[in-house]
This record gives sequence, C-alpha cells and structure tokens, in this order.
Amino acid sequence: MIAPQTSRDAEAKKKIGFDALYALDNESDEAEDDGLLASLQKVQGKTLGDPTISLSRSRRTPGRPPGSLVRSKSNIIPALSLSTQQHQKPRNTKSPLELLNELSAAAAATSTSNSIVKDTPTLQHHNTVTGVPSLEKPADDGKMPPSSALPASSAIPMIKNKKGKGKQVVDIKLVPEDQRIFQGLHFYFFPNSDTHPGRRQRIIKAIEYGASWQDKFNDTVTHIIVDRDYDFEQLLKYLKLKELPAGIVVVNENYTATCMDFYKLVDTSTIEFRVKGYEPPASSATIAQPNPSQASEVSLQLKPVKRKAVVLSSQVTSEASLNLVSSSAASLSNSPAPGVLDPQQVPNKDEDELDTAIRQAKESHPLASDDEDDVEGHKRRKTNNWQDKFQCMHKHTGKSGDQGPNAHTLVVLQELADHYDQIRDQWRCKSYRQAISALRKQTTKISTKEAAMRVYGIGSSIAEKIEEIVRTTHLRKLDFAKLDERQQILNRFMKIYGVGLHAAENFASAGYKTIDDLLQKAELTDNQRIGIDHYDDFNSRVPRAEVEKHAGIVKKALKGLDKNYIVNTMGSYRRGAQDSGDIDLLITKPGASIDEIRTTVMDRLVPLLTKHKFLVAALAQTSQADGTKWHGASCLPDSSTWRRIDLLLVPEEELGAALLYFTGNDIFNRSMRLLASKKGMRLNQRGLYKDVLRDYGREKLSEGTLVEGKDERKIFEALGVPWRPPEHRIC
DNA sequence: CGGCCGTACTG
DNA sequence: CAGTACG
DNA sequence: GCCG
Repeated sequence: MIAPQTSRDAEAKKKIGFDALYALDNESDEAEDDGLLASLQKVQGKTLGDPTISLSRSRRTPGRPPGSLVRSKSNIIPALSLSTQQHQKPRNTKSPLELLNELSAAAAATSTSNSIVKDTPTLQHHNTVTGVPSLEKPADDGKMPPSSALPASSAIPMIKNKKGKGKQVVDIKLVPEDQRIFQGLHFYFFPNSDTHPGRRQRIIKAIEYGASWQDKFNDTVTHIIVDRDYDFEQLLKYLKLKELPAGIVVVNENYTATCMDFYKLVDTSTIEFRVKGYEPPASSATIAQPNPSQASEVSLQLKPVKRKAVVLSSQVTSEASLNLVSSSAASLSNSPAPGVLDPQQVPNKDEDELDTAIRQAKESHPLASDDEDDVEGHKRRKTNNWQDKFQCMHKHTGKSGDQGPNAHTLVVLQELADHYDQIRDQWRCKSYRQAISALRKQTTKISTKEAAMRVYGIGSSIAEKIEEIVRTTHLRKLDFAKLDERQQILNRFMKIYGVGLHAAENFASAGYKTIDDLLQKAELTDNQRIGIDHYDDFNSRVPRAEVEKHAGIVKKALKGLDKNYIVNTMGSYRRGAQDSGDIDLLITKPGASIDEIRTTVMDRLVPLLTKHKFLVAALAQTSQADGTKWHGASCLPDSSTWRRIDLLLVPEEELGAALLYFTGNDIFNRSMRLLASKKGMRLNQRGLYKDVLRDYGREKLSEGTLVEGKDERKIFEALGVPWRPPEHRIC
C-alpha cells in the first residue's frame, strides 16, 4: 500500500507525501492517463491547456442566434476553465509521485483545486469576472492561474441570455467536484448547437457536471448525445462517416439527465438511451472512459426510470422556450437535477434561484402533496393532513429568520435552545428548536402570548417568553442561566469530545472547575484526553474551503488506491454551510461490497493517511463485522489545527439512505424517522423499511422489509415527503 | 401522563 | 450495559 | 419544552 518508507525523518515524509498529494490534486485529469488512455491524452491536454469557453453575447457572434453558447475556436469548452496552468506544472515533475506510488493513481481523479470555491453554493449568480479572485487554491498552491491563459470573458463560463433583453444571465456553475460525473468526458451533441432551449439546457447541465462540449466531431469525443428527433443514420450522414470510431458512446438525450439523477454514469446500453437505428456494441464495449475516476460506467443495471421520456420531450421543447432557463433543463425529462446540484441555488438571497430550486423540487414530485406553502397560517388550519406536523414536510433554509418580523425574538430563543442543548436537556432543547422553526415561518410579528400560542409548536411557556422578549427585548431567565457557575462548568466540560452530561457532572462534583483541573487530576479516557488536548481545535468551525482541502486529500489518496471510489462531502457542507463543525465524508464504490470498501478504507486508506500524518487520531473505529464508520481527526500539512473528520462507508445499495442520513440536519433526520415510524416504517442510514412490527411503546420487534435504500429521492417519495434539496433540510 | 430517531462505538 | 456520539 |  504505502510506498516504501525509508528512515527519513517523519517531517520530511509528511511534507513529501503532501506534496505528492497536492501535486496530484493540481494535476487533476492528466496523470492517470499515463498510458491508460492514450487516445484521450491529447484531448485532455488540449482541453485543459486551452480554456476557452465563453458564452458570449449574441452580438459578438453574428453567426449564431441570440443566446447562443459560443465556443471559441479551440472548439472546446473546458469543464474547468480555471486552473489550467496548474495542470501543466506537475505533469512533468513526477518526482513526488515516485515516493508515493500508491497515491499516484489518485491523479485519476478530478481537479479538486479549482473547484474549491465554485462548489460554494453561495457563489454569486451574477458575478462574472469578479467572481474569479475569490477562487482560491489550496494552501500551497496559492497562485491564481495567470489570466493571460484565458480570455477574461471566459474566466467563468457564463451564458448571457440575450433573449430576455439581456436581463437574464445564467452562469454555468460547476457542481462540486466530487459530483462532476461527466468530468473528463467530451460530449458532442447532435444537433450540436444550443439554439434549442432544451438542448441548450442539456449542454449547460452537462458542462456543470464536468463535461466538455466539443464544437466539432473529433477524435476526442467520448459521447454523442443525439436528440430524439434524429436517428443514427442521420448522424452518420451528417458526420459523413460510414461508421463511428470504436469506443464512442451513442445515446439519446435522456442519458445526461439520468446520469445526474443517479449521481453517476449509468449503463449506456440500456434501451432507454437507445438511439434509433443504432445498435450499441456488446455492453462491455460501450464504455468510453477517458477519466474513469469517479465516473465508472458501471454496468449496474439502471433502476427503473419511471419517466416516459418520449412523451415529455415534446412538452419540454415548447415549455423550454418560455425562458425558464435555469429550470428547463430539469423539467426537460421530468427528472430534475439531483439534489446535489441544488446547493448552488439556495443560500443566496436571489429570489429567482430560490424559486427555481423550489419549483424544481416540486416538479420532481408530482405525487407529493403540495401543501408546504399553506402551512404557515397563524390559525392552525384544520388540515386533514396529519403529516404536516412533521418538520421534514416543510422547507427551511434556516436563514429566513434573520430578516423576518420575529428576528430578534428568534435570536433570543435560539440562545435558550443553545442553553438547553448545552446542559443536555434534550427535550427542552428540542421543543425550543421546534418553536423557533415555527416562529421563523411566521410572516407577521408575534408579540403577545395569545398570538404565539396559536402557532403550532409553541406552547404556553415559550409563548410567555416570546411576549417578554418582545416587551423587554430581553429574557431574564437567560441572564440568570448565563451566570450560573455550575452550569458554566458543565457547559465547559461537555464541549470536550467524549464528555457528556454524566462525565461533566462527575467532574464538577469532584470539584474540578477548569479544563486544566481535568488534565491534571481527573481520570480521562483516551478520547477525552484527545478532546482536551485539542479542545479549541474541535470547538472551532471549519471554513468551507478547508473542508474541501481535507476532503480533497482523502479523495486523492483513496482514488490512488482504487480510482473507482467515490467520496462525497456531507453534513452541513452539503447543506451549503459556509463553515462546518467537522468534516463528513461518505465513501462508496459502485459495485463493491461493503466488505471490500471496509477493507480498503480501514486496512489501507486509514493507515496510509495516518502514515502521512494527515490522520492524526482515531477516536472511534469500526470494530464490528458490519461496521461502517471511522471517526478521528485530521490535520492539514503546515497546519497545527486538528479537525474532526468522519468517514462513513456505504455500499452502493444504501447510498440514498446514507446521503439522507449524513446530510441531516439532525432535526430533519429525526423528523423523517419519526414520520416513518408513524407510518409503520423505519428509516435509518441504510434504508427505508416497511412492515416494521412495533410493540406498544414503538419498540421495534421486526426489522421490516426494505423499501428503498439506493435512491435518496425515492425515500422521500415513499414517505410522502416533498423532496427537499440539502440546503432546505435545516430545521 | 408518556413520547419525543435510529444506530454504532467505547469502556 | 450506560454513556457518548453521528446526522 | 410541546403534543396527543
């Protein structure tokens, strides 16, 4: 697994190891090509070295209809227009890799570096060139790509939609790196222009998911996406070919959307993607895999896809021309972009985008009751829908309260909730959080007890407090609580990893008052000692960019071991947070058993990263045969701050449930699970089960039978919950 | 008055 | 097993 | 804490 370790001193090793990792990081797509896919090398080199996309205004492109995506003469839209320069450098300097041949294969992956800020959901929609400077590279690669390398206008791929009198501006926003399922693939559309709104959206989405759009048919093309109105014969005729070169995938327009639905490349030989008159080669041969990194074109059978693409397509065609630019792609085939796409659309206050995201969510669930919007009346309307009471039925971004009519009240109540959280009064804490959630949705200011009482989730106690807060802008109870010494101590102790209420009380009862007291006098478990040694580290937030760095290192290392692994960054990161409490990584490999994954991660990945001093502590390692997690701490090179990092190992069959679980937030999860249990089902991180027998208390008597585990959306569906993208799962 | 998520690791 | 942790 |  690890490259031979000599007797070099540890620091040097660490440094070298990280250099290698970062080299790989930057090197991105190319390194893996060593001999593997010679035929594609040229493309990639070209692509990366020739960043060109510019979706320019129509007036600049007389030959094209208004609103066209315009490709410059390089013919290629680079999936990532930034970072071109970085790609060049490491290519010829392989030295670090030799020390870490294990990791070298990791280069297979995608380019992480440049994705770092682009991933950010809050990426401003309308920032054009100004967005660039905010794109920062990981630590040791601080330089921005020389702008000379690319036309300024193309710094950020962008579509200016002239149709709407120039008012509509649609950025191409790359999805987070680990979701770029089309990374390294080169698409040629047929017809290959973006004049058709539906196709235009397909192209945009494909680019956002990492594909490059080839202007002309050439030997770099890996996939030809054929519109439904055309057949294979027409394609060949147009290309003036007798037959296509081997290895090119020919699929119809459903393909890209379905891949996005499943977060991966799906089997291309499925009938669903068949182009009229085209007989795909034997399934195994259909693979064109320039960059198998994350996009293994697994031969997993597609799950039944319910949409009837044929029927819908025509609708779309007409609908798409309505200018719903950013949503038309989603509606295109009745399969909206997957949730992973959405993080980009929410956190910002841009109404259009938010609305779009919401509408997409709704469109995707024609079956789901569409009642989320009318829940917010004060008068508890008699809904005959008992499910409305579950938080998971409602969208929350967690942000709307900042400006709302009850903003101040919410702040104070949140302090109280935090207080109860700190003293581990879970039920009061839960009640306060639910009350906050309910109050946040109110559209008018609630200033009296009576008004507050009418809100579902607010009872007399909290209602009184609301009135007091409004009257006095203060809450005496809170001041009191803040001053209580014992509470202070408990609070202090319980922020130690591994110390809960019980241990904290014991410590306090023993007379210990400070962290230092504990260190010197108390009996501590190993984990608690680590928690104390890194008390400040573990209690500080991890900036989003740093989360990405940690994730990137794990990703590179893992892909070095086996390029088919997929690493997803979860938790609050997936919900779009600008900083996180820890780093949550979901690890899976299409087609692999959990045993294989566990073995790879536990026996190879963790030791490797530990050896390189990236993983610096193990707090909870899976021990059971069916274990699926690793909790510990990681530390970036040239940093001394330890971060909590959690790895969750997931077989593909459980990916949907795992995504759901690991995305959270906790309240949302509990709400979903409670709802499931009320429906005689059971939801956990592995799947949704039905026919669960429970005794009187709800105690589980039987496991139930699996309903769904693989597809996150289908779990929502099965529970009758309207789909919510991650950033709307903040309760 | 009882229920308020379901699971997994540690010691 | 209780305690602590994960979302 | 709130709810049934």
